[in-house]
Amino acid sequence: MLLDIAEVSQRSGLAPSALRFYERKGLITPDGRNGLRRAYQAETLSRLTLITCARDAGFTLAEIAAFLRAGPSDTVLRERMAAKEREVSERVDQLTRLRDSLRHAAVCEHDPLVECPEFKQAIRRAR
Amino acid sequence: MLLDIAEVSQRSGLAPSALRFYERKGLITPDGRNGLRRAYQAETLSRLTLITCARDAGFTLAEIAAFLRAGPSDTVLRERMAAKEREVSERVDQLTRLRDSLRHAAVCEHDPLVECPEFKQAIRRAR
DNA sequence: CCTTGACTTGAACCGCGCTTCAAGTCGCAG
DNA sequence: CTGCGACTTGAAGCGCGGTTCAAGTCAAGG
Repeated sequence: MLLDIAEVSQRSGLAPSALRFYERKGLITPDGRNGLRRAYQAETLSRLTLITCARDAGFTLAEIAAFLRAGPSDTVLRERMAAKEREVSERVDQLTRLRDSLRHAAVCEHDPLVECPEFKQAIRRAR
Repeated sequence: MLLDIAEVSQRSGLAPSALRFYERKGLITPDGRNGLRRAYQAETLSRLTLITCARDAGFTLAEIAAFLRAGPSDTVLRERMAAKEREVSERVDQLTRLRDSLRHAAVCEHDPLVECPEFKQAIRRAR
């Protein structure tokens, strides 16, 4: 039971052009063809979920492709995951501090906001 | 006491080309010129700190320019800050979930990792 | 005066992640 | 057989955030 590109597009929320683009980048492969038309395995959908998730996480498509190509027992893969985990952690901390600055900014009374000492300090912390 | 572009570049960590680029985008303005050379107020440095911080936070340069142009008592500004705060919060949550997935991935024993049920589930949660 | 070297400009180029377009090829309905 | 419409391709284009380049200008020092 293979899916055509329109169906994969609809279910994954990715444009057909994006799917072809991902194929060029080595992220996905159609299982076969009906004439010229790509036919995808259902499994491709979960692969795409993984891809969009990783992409949203700030992985580049090239990084994701490398992950997906990585063989089993790949210690390099694990190491890269761990490295990315550290990166993401740092980003979370940074964004959390920034969120706090914004939260304060939205309610503070200083006028120009840029002069608010709390805001200024928050910005410095958020760096 | 005005600073020239090399000094601002060095202290801000931004390339001169980036400073000129920001000028074209309306983010900064030199206070004057020495001949052709830009002369910046010291204040520009804190403005740049604010800019890089906001940029790191995921604001586009266009958004930042709009913020900086916003007048005092600007309720629109506050509203945009609040909106961005919500955006950033969401992103923090999402990245936090992702970080947890990666954290697990780095230590889990499944081989291909993609088959790990915990990982799969974490991905679904992270969406 | 002439060189040196840091600046100036506008325009071109880059990588990323796609989208859009023109031109061509299918399968199916009538 | 003849459309029609949904797919195919490669190439070009786009928005973002810059960098790089060639050509020009200027101030200071020898």
